[in-house]
Amino acid sequence: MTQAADTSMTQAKAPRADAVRNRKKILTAAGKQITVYGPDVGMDEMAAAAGVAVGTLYRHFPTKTDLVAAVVAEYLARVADDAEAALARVADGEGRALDELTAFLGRVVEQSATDRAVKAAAQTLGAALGNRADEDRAGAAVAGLIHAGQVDGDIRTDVTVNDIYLLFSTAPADLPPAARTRWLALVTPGLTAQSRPAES
Amino acid sequence: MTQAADTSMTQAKAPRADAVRNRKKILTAAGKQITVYGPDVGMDEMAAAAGVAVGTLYRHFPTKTDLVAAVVAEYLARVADDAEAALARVADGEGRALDELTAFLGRVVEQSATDRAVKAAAQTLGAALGNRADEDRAGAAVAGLIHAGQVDGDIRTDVTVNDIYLLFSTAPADLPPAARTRWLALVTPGLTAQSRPAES
DNA sequence: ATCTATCATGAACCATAGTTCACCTTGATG
DNA sequence: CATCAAGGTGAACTATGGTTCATGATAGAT
Repeated sequence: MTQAADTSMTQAKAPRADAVRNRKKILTAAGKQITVYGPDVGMDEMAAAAGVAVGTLYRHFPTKTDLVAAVVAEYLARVADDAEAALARVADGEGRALDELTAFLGRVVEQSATDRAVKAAAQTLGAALGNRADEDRAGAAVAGLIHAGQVDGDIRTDVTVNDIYLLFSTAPADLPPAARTRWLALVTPGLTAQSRPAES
Repeated sequence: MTQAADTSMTQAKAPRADAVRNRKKILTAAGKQITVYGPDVGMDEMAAAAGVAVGTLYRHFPTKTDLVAAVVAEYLARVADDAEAALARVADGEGRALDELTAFLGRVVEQSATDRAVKAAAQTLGAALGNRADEDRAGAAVAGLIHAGQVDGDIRTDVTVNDIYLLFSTAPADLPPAARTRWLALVTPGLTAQSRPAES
């Protein structure tokens, strides 16, 4: 009753030092494993990679789904940061919105190639992500980029954030770099503003 | 030694009538199951749907992979037919190449939505498809469409069959119809011939 | 230094899903 | 219609992989 350290009544005691350390190790290792072998890697694999026993994984994450979700969450956070940075650059007049958006898309495609699995995992998990905050951050930033591009007259006026999501979700993750570059080249024209070819 | 019915020495006797019937039932049912639930449906499920026992599946297909491959093969054959029909139409002057190609893409996207799983399965299976013939047929037909469209001046001159494959392989299968339509609208501009927007 | 709640360990457990096989059924042949 | 090999059946086997839990170790407080 004389404990003074907790922020609220429902707060647990402070976690032990090595627990924190392990949690981090697990998250990193799991991320790496998932990146390379896909979200179907066994818990044993990930545990081994992290240098701990399976039981430890379960101490930190009640279920495999939760672990993967945590990894995805980290990934999402990075993406959100990236998007916000791009938007900030545009706001500072350091880059044209369309270019930034394209570059951003490129980076994501790049990454989701590396993190092929994170993508698959994200789809598998679907709604069960828990922290929708980062998703919203990313969405808002992209919306900002789109709007700026439309003001510039570079981006089609009917393009929305959902379109970007749509494209995202179909980005080729497991194809060689050349293919991904080509894909981006094929897809971007759909975003840019220009007159349609003469009808019939 | 007095058997006369076989075409070659390594030919097996003729299959029994009900065997043929069952094979067809299995293929149909498996197709339907996979279409609805994805390639992860259990063998039991598919067997039940076909109205036979698991063992029967294994009599016809040595392994689950083979069964799924057979389903995929059927799907591929349909796609090939479709592509060739489209090409024929263009050759007869009944349709413009770009339009036919777009419509074809639309149909495939439409189907691979229905057959969401077939797609997933195809990727999972990768090379182990066995009958590459249909793949070639489809490829040739699409190549024909592309070329015709380029002659018309409707399709970008640098577009190749591989680009179509690339787009295909990223088609959104599990999204609602509206999203798929939108996707097609976003993607097609990348194929059409028109001047790029002014640089900087 | 001692003590204990937190944490880590990993062999064992269990559920799922592909696969097998000993035993029946049945279509075709004479 | 008698025969029998091809075909069908489904309970049982097996491999895989997520999950648990009794036991041992350790950080941190006294």
